[in-house]
Amino acid sequence: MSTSGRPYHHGDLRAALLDAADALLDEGGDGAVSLREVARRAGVSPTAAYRHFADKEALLAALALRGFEAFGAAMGAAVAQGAGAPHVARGRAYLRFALARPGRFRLMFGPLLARSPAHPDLLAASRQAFTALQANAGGRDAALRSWGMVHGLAHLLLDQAIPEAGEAEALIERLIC
Amino acid sequence: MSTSGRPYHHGDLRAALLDAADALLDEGGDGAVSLREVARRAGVSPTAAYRHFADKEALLAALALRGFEAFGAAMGAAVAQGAGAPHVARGRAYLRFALARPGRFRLMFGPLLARSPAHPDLLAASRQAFTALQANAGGRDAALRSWGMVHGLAHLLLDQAIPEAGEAEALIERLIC
DNA sequence: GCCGTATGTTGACGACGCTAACATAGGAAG
DNA sequence: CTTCCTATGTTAGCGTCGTCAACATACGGC
Repeated sequence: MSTSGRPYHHGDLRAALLDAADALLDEGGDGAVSLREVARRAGVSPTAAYRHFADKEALLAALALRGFEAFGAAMGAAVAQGAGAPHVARGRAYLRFALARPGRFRLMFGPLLARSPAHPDLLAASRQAFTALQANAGGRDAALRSWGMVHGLAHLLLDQAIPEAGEAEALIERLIC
Repeated sequence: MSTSGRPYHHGDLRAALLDAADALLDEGGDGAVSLREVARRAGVSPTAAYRHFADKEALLAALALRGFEAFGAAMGAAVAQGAGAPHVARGRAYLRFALARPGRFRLMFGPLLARSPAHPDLLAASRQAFTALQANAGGRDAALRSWGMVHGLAHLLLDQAIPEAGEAEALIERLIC
C-alpha cells in the first residue's frame, strides 16, 4: 500500500467505481450513470472499468445486487423492530426504501431484471427478496397482491403520477394497513 | 403533392416520426429509440426531427401522449363491453395493455412523467387517466390501492420479477377479482 | 409572379460505449 | 535477489448519439 501520490494500482477500484456509480444513480437516476463519468469520479482513465466489469450493464447489475443486499437488511430491520404486523412493517419499509433511493429502486426492479439470465447472482438476489416478502403474508396469491400494491404505489409515487399526493409519508400511513 | 421521387417536403413528417419511434419502442424498448434511427426509418436526414420536436424528450412525450389516448380508449372499451364489475374490467384491461405494449407502458408511466412540468399536455393526459380509473372504485383511497396493485403487478410482470409466474394471463385472472 | 417562412439538409462538436495495443506493477518461482 | 507472468491501468481510436448553426428548398399568401 504505497502512500506516495496516486499509486498506479488503485487498491480497490471495483468498490470505488461502484461507489461513484451509486452516487450518480442518486443524483440523476439511471441515465446519469456513464462509465466515463464513473471513471472520472474514481480518478481513473475512461476505460479502467473494463478491467472489473464486462460492460456497462455488468456494472449496473453489480449495483443492483448491492441494492438487494441493502433491501434485505432494511426489510429485516423493519420486522425486527416489530411495529405492527410483519407484513405491514415490510410494506412501509418497502415504500420508504423506494422513496429514499429512487434510482437504486428503479434499477433493482427494472428492465435489467428481465435480462437477468445474463446476471445469475442478480436473479438469485431478487428471488430471495420475494421469498422474504412472502413470509407471513397468507398464501402466495395474497403475497403477490400486497407486493403488487406496494410496488405499484412506489412507482406511482416516484413518477409523481398520483394527483394531489401531498406528503408521501402521510399517504403511505393512510394506504398501508 | 409531387409524384416524382421523394418530394423535398414529406407531407406529414411529424406523424411518420412518431410512427417510427413507436415501432422502435415496441422492438427494443425505451433505449432503442434514437432520433437518428427514427429519422433513418422515416427516410429523412438525421436532424429533420428538430423541425417538429424541441428535443428527444419532446418526441418521447408526444409518444407517451399517444399512449394515453390509446390507453383511454382501451379502458373505455373494457367497461363498455361490460364483463363483470367496471373496476375489475378496467384492472384486466390495464394489465393487458401493459403486457401488450411494454415499451409504451413504461414510457407513459415512467420518469418522463415526473418531468411533466415541461410537458403540460402529458400531465393533463395522465391526470385524466387517473380520474377515469377512479370511477366506481369506492373512494379515493380504495382507488389508489387498486391502481397501485394493478400498476405494480404490471411492472413486476414486465420485469419478470415474479418467480414461476407461468402464463401471465392466468395469473391475472387469479389475482384480479 | 415574388417573397417570407416553414421545412429539410449538411457539417460539425462533444460525449458516450467499447476495442485493441501498450505500459506498469506486484507476486510467484527459481 | 532476480526474472517473468499476469493483473491492472492507460492511450488512441472507432462508430453512435444528441444537438446546434448555417445553408437549401419549396409552399402559400400578397
